[in-house]
This record gives sequence, structure tokens and C-alpha cells, in this order.
Amino acid sequence: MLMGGDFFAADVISVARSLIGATLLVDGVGGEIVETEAYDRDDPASHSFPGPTPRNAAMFGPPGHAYVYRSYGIHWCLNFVCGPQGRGAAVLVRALRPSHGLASMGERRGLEEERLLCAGPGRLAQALGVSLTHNGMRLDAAPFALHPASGGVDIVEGPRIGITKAAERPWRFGLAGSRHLSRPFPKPGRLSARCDRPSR
DNA sequence: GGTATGATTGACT
DNA sequence: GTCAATCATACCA
Repeated sequence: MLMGGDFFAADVISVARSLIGATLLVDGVGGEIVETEAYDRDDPASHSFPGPTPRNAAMFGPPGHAYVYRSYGIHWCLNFVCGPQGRGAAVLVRALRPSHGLASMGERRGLEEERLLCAGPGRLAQALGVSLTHNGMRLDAAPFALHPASGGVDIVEGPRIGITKAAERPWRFGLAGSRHLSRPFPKPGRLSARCDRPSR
């Protein structure tokens, strides 16, 4: 079973949650998604916030397609377009547990350590060979393959990483206890002991 | 035209 | 912990 437009037409937050545990392959290379972030319209941190532009055009296209952008002039980042067409919402895929094509990933990354192959959006895109050529491609056809999680998964959430605007929104989701996350999640339950100092 | 910024990473003190 | 790489985009003149 492949995940396509119907799945991605839902609210971006619930899609970002539901993607945890799913398997993502690009040309047969990839693994289990363990970390995602949601970006919505009316979200100052989102590329779609200023409205449609040539770069973010894919975000305003049909759901279930890829949105790929260059980050810091160096890396590629892979997103899944969500919500009704024209919404301008997408899920950033931030980390995988590598399971398919380890050799290809290691070669592309110039690395042997499995834990660091896909632990971060830039690393993940490099390991899977994702670049601008994938921008706008549908996710339910080659080279993409996306399979839903087989069983129940334990999901944690927290603030998104690397943003300065709307940083308080808890729109980052992860597989609890995974060692393949880009960064650990803040510990839940206890209020920050250091709220007197602005973290950024 | 110029200049500042960033959904990151890796190297270095 | 700090910082450079590197470029599309946004904003200002």
C-alpha cells in the first residue's frame, strides 16, 4: 500500500504525527521516519507565510507532492505538501532510521556511522539523493515510495528546531526513544528551570 | 544596485 | 561552546 493524495489532504499537524513510523524510500533507499515538523500558512516560520513565490510554488500545489528547497545555500531539505490544494502547508522530514540501501547512503554521505546517515533534514536529503529535481514530484510514484507504519508508535512532540519565529509552537514530532533523531526532545513534565534567560 | 538572513552542518576552541 | 560555508530570497535605496 502506498500513501498518496488522500492521506496528505488532511490537516498538516495530524499528517506530521501520522508520518512517524512510516517508511520512506527514494529509489529504494531510505528507512523509517522518526522525526517531522509541520509548517502551515499563517505560520511566520513557514516558507509559505509571505505567499506564493517561484521557490515555494510546490507548497501551494496539490497535496501528496514533494517540496524541496535549498537550505543555507548548501543543503537540500525534503517536505511533503499537505492540506487542500493552495493551503501552503507542508511537513519537513527531519530524520529517518536507515533500513534500506545503507551502502548507497554511506557512499553519498561519505560516512559509515549509521546513526548519522539521516539524522537531520540536510543529511537525510543527501543520503537519499534528494535535490531540486524532486521538487513537485508526486509521492505515490517512482522514485518515491511511502508505506504507513505497521503498528502503533509512541510519539513525542516539542518545539521546532532552528527557527526564530513562532518558535514556541510544538509542531515537531518524533518517535519516542529513537536514537536516530536530529536532536533529543526536551524532557516533558517539568517546567523549564531556566525560564529567566531568553534562549535566543 | 547592495545587504542581511536562514526549516543546516561540520570543524574547531 | 563558537563559527564559516554558500546562495536564493527579501528588503531597501
